[in-house]
Amino acid sequence: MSRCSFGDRASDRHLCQSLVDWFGLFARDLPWRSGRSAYAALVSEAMLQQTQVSRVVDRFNQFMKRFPDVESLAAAEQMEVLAMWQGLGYYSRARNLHQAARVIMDRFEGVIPSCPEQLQSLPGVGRYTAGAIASIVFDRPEPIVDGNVQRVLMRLHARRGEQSGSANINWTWKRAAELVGTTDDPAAFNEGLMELGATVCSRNSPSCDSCPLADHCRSLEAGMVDSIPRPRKRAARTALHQYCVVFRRRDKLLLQQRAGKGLWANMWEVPTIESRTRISSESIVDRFPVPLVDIERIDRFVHRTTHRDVTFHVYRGSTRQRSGHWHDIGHLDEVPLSNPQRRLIAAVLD
DNA sequence: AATCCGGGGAC
DNA sequence: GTCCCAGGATT
Repeated sequence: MSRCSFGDRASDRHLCQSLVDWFGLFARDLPWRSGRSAYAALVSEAMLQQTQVSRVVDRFNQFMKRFPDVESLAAAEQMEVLAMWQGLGYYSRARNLHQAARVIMDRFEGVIPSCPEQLQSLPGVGRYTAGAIASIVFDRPEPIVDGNVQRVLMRLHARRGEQSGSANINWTWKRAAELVGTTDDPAAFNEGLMELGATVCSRNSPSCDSCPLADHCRSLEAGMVDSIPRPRKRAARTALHQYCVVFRRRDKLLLQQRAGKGLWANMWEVPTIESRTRISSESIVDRFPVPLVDIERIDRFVHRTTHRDVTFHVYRGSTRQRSGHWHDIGHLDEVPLSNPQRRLIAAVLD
């Protein structure tokens, strides 16, 4: 197994030190890096899952202002937590983070644990996030592997294949563990590895001229940087149609909450029926959950997610129904709505 | 091992 | 159009 592609220990120590030194000089000034509380790390790591740093910075600051500690988050209503997450996507992260705060209060006396096993017992905290908190906050020599680390180490050792292949994933965890075990500063090493991937060893046009690890890089040596890792092929998207009717009564809109599983779970929406295929306007009226007096088509657009093309068919409607959750138009920010829901509501109200 | 879960930025 | 992003849970 251990081939010559694994550097010897002296070489590894040099590599780690080069990276730690580089990180000390070039680390970006990010909000969750000041203070270094375990709570800030937990929140930022949850937000950063599959999400780029630039999209998170403002949202992290807002979230921390509203929920400054584990206790305040644990005490919050789910609706408000989801509303703070609105637009970030992958809303199970918010539900899991909220639940994690309650577990920390109930089972860990309000103190975020430092050992990876206990961290991983928290909902939404997997191998990566547990390792990140353990190493970055508590200085433990725990490895972490995210998309950046995977790409950097594969390039460093000229590993062929896709990032997502299990052989490469296992190999990368092993190599990351080996490296973090040789450094004196696991926190700076792990963050440096991710930082390098995000800013220098980027997916498309890496800046090898300014890379602190260029002397160690097998794929640079072999001229293979651009072909590692190989792009993965993705499954085709499936179609989904949503027929959405905006009911307005004075300054209120009728809203409903989505199911607890699946797309946009537990998020809110205007009354909607879903179908895998297009359906006629007659069957819309027949199947609609709210008794319709009449409807008028306003808009239609396609919202694309990773796995679906969702066509939103947008109507304005009227009803005599008084029951249900009629929400103030001026306070829609307090309601967790997906981005396409905000878009269609705006299209009808404007 | 494969699939699902959002949304947007970069190309 | 494509790919990817400080991944995790579920099947």
